[in-house]
Amino acid sequence: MTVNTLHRPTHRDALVHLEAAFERGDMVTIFGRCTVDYDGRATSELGPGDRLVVLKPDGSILVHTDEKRTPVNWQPPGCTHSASVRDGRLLVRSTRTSPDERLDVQFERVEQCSAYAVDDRSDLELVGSEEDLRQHILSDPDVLEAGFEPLETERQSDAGAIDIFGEDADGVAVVVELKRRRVGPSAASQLRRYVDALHREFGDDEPVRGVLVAPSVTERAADMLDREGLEFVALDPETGEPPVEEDDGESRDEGETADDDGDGNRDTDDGDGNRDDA
Amino acid sequence: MTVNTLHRPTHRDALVHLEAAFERGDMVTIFGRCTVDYDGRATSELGPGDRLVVLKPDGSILVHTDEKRTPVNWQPPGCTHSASVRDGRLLVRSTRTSPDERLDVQFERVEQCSAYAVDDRSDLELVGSEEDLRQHILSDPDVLEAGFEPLETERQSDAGAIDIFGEDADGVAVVVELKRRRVGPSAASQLRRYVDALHREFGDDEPVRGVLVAPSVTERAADMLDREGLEFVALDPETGEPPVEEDDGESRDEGETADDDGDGNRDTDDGDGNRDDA
DNA sequence: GTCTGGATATCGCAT
DNA sequence: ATGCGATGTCCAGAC
Repeated sequence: MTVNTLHRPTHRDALVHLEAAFERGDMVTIFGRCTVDYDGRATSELGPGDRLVVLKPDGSILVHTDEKRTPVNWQPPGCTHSASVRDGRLLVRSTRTSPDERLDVQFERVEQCSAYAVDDRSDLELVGSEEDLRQHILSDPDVLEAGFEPLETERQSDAGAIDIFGEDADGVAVVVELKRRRVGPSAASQLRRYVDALHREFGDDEPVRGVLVAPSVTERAADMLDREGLEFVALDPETGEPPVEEDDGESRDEGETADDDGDGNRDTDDGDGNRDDA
Repeated sequence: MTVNTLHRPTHRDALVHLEAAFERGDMVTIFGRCTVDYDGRATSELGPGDRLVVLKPDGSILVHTDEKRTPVNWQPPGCTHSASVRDGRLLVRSTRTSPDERLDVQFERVEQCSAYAVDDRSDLELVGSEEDLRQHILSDPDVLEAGFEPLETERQSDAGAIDIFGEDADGVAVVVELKRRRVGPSAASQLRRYVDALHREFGDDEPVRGVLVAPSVTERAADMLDREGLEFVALDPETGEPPVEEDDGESRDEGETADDDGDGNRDTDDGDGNRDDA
């Protein structure tokens, strides 16, 4: 873990520094006044301003302003870094093919340029993903519904892989689609695609249930599930249990008969909006 | 555009430096050996390793290893940064409410700590978005289909906003869904939701066409469009014209020989799969 | 390579 | 605030 830093270097000095860092496989940051040009899947231009540029030895590059989590420009891993001096400017270029893309950062002034030797062997351990939710259901299928029996995960269908395929207490086929967050219409559509695929596979005589599992559901999605004859079960991905309700107060006894009362499940929510297609 | 940098500072010196930088509204980078704990929408732990931490004055924080474009840990804008020294470690903490989240970065050693005064007034100009594709179609509706007449953009329906609503040469209602990239099954589902919504709105007697516009389409999505009676039109978001074809092999006679260089087509598209629900 | 779908997605806009 | 959808999404896994 060493750092090699130049302050207000000449472009030539920065260039030498950069090329040595690329050679060593260091991670690099450059801070200075620059413009940015991107051409690839789309095309963008960014006028002069102060930005922090990060170059990683895996070929990724990030251009960060002082706002937002998302870089204003970037390239993903696999690109080739290069640097040069032209017309009194330091040009840092990142290119790749397939797709053909080019990112140019032109510095009129470099305030600081650092090269970092990185040693990092630790892997991130993360809890609370959709995969965790799946494990909860597989280890205790009754949380989904009494008598539910998982038969296969990632079961292939014409419409793609089904998260959990199983059958209910009556032996009816059940498609289970899992989401770690509050779900919107797109999740309902996704479930519908899978149920449709199994109908095509099994024939229309065979009943197929579709169950969407998530901590909560938006009203529009709940309406759609109703119309399409699909079901919703509220489970928290971290605990594998029904989320803590807040208001509601009508925790009736249970029984969960056919629920048609209209509303069904509350909104609870995890405090975040829902994602969607795309 | 000034930079203030400490090399191998004591935790106490780093702390003073950080607090002054927060006060000034500077952007900050810290490089050193650290562990990271996150608890919020999910929960994660990251063991010791060398990382580059970026703190922005808008409240976002990024923890970058030497790989990937995506930070290994982060918080979005709106969080509150704080720093302290405990048990011989420098703790950098980012918290927010709604959702309740906390990110702790504990440095056992700080190799470098820099504060940047950023001046950036330029805005990114980007070409090739879905919005550009829409403008192409609105300014020349015939590229979609001869006689097509756009009537409304962002038209509201029970299922959400329809990109372009219009009618064809026969006066039949047309729902147009735009995508800047190659489309998969989720885009077909999205279009279907909108068409269904208009059927509910107009009644089943009224015909409603659904047209998906994108540079290309996957086979599974094309099959689904077929089954659902939906249509596809290939247009490039940058040019607003049909994408250059490559192979398809059966370039019959048709003219457009022109540049025959031979190859002709690769697969169009930008080399990435499609996005999807979720 | 393409296809498919998850993500602590982030972000912007409308409600 | 929540809902909803775009993104140069990125990314992993499957084929």
